[in-house]
Amino acid sequence: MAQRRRSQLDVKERQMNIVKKAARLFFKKGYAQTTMRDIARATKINLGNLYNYIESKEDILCHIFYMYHEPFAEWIEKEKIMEIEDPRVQLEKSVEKVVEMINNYRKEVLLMYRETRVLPPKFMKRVLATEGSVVSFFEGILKRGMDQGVFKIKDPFFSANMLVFQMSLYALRSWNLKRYSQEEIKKLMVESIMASVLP
Amino acid sequence: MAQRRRSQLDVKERQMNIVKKAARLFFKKGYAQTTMRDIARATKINLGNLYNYIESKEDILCHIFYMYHEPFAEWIEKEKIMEIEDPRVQLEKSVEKVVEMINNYRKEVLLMYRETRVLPPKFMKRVLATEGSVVSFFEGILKRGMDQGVFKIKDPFFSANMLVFQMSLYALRSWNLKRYSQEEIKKLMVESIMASVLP
Amino acid sequence: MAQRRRSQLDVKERQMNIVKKAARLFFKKGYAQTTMRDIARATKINLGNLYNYIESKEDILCHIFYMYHEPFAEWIEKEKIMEIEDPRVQLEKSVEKVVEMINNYRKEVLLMYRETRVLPPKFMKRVLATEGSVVSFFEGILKRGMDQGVFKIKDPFFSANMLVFQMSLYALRSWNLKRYSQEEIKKLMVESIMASVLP
Amino acid sequence: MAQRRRSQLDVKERQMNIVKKAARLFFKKGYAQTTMRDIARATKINLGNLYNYIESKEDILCHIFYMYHEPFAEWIEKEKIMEIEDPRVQLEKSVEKVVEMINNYRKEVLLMYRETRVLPPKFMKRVLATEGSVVSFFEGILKRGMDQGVFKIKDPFFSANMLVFQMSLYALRSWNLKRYSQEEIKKLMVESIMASVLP
DNA sequence: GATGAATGAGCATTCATTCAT
DNA sequence: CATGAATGAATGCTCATTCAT
Repeated sequence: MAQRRRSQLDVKERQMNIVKKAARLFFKKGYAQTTMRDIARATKINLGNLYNYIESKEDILCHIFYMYHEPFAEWIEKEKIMEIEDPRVQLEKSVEKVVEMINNYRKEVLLMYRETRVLPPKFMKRVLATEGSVVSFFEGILKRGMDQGVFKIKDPFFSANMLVFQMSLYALRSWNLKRYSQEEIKKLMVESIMASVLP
Repeated sequence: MAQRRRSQLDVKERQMNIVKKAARLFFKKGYAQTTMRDIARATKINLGNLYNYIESKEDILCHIFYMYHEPFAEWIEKEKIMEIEDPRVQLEKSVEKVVEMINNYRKEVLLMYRETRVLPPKFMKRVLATEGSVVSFFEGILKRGMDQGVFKIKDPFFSANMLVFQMSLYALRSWNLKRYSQEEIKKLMVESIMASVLP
Repeated sequence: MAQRRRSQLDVKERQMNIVKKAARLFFKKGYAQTTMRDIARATKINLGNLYNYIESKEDILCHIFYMYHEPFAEWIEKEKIMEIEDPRVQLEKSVEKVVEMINNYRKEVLLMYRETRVLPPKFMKRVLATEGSVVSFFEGILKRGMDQGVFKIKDPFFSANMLVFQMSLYALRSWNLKRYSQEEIKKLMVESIMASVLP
Repeated sequence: MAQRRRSQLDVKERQMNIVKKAARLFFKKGYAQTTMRDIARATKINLGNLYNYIESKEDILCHIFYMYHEPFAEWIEKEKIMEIEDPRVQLEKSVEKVVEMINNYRKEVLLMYRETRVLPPKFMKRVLATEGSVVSFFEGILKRGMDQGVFKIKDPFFSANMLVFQMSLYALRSWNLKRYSQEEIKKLMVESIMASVLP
């Protein structure tokens, strides 16, 4: 049984390894331009053997998105952000957290922007739904802030969209932001976003 | 010679036609998922004949980026924006113009985000350079505004990056913004961006 | 237009050529054991080019069955056999004709027995339906002969099945019948079948 | 030593099990479409372990044919049919027995018709030889009946071939004979065959 | 310039078989 | 004997590009 448990862990571990290495390749060369042979080479797992750990190339892409969306969706569920009274504190903490997560999952976010259309329809819908729910989450905070008069915005839905989009700045345009450290980025991002909603 | 000139015009015209039709296909299905046969079918130009007008599939992609970057670069050059005295007016007019252009070239902008990595390195550098020059253009305006005390921002380079990025919101996330007309988007975008730099 | 007509003929001709060569290979080695590369080699058509003439490997198999079933189904429709008064003459002529056809399409018949299960469901149903209609055709003759008292059989449906089956003897067991010419086979077959229904 | 004997029995038992389960799969899906993994799953024997009991996939097919041909060949050897005086009784008993056997080994007979060509040449020759000996066995009976004037046939070798072939009707065309029980089939078959040789 | 057949390298995936444990 | 991961050759099929007409 120890054997078995170890073996199962190995399987998960190797899956993770494949998915991460593949993510790096998809990020560098694009999904279509990356071949299963590339992935076999990168993971040093025999091409045929690869298929003992993943189901298909598409499956790998789904796993990548899942790896990024899972903690994201979880965070929205579990975080006690909803209990915070002051919308400004609530927003700032949320933005900080999400920016942090996006910066950590930079590659996955970029992939999401680039390759969502390759996903099987069901999975794609789930991805877009999660994305939409993030927007809704921020829309709620903005609305409450508007009602309390602490935020000055015209259209909370538009602002929420913009706000969520802004947070992926570093993921999509890091090539022009190399002069900043991740910490600096985070600080600038939070300030910039907060400034745009405060009166 | 009349013959020749007409013939050359035809060549340009057909090139344009190919590039435009291909752009639509790349946008809809992705670059890798679009075949040269698809393009031949869409343009009603025989597959073999296609190669009398373009050099390769990659070449088409370069042309698409060129088509979008050309007027962009030209606008930066030619516009008399630089002569405007008040940085606020200068910024607002620029933002309005660029948002308008991005909305018009929505598909191309999305393609750029998705498929830049397929471009040959030389071309890619040129694209990124133009992109960088747009950021610099706005950075200049922001700096002048800061010096005059009409803008309240911390880091003009970061803000310029964010600002340029924000302007592509509609191109990249139109799927979640269907409730707005293009005009509404433009208005909201300009307001939102101006609000974030004014004190 | 002459060009075009010639070209279309060529396409049909080559299709036929591919299907016939493939039939030979399927017959010799079996469907699954024959590769598209084998077929390319046998037809001297480049592997990729092959797919300009046929849709898939399965498609070839369908064409083979079609080539055999088409004249078969046509014969049942068009032949004036139905107008013959005497059931004995009617049966004898029919058996002679069908035996002849089966001997001509020996390979296709053998393939049908071997590889029907590989066909796409729709096509398979059509094949089995035609097969069933041949049995029905002979069942009708046998019934009429029974009513007139010229045939002595117990169960016309069973006899029709047996009779149709017997006719494929040469196709399925030619390896043990090499001592006979096709003409001899035909004669023996007709005699044997007629003998088994006459009183 | 007791150990060893038991162990050897187990080996034979498991071999049998593998071969029978595989036969069922080959029959249902075809030889080429059945994978060793399918067989491992069906037998609940680990894929690698399978190879401790059989040599190869082809080897399994040989065993199946052997399992069917063995009792067949044995029957011909051992049965006291040869001692029966009246060729009509001799033929009727033989036909009844063989029809019974073929109905019992329906699947194997069908497999034989479908997949003989996959067998290694040596094995295939043996299969065809046994098949031939069955024909010879019946040819002998027919000849004696002809000499005694109790059978009325033209060519005993051809008739023997036809007769043996007829007996596999149910194995090869059961899909069109579902309305009959096995017992009915046997009766109809014997009657039909006897009728075709009696004057 | 126009045509569409031809080329051949390349792709994701499968699977019988082997082998270290 | 048992396990299941590993191997690597094949397979059906695609597609950018070329070329003879």
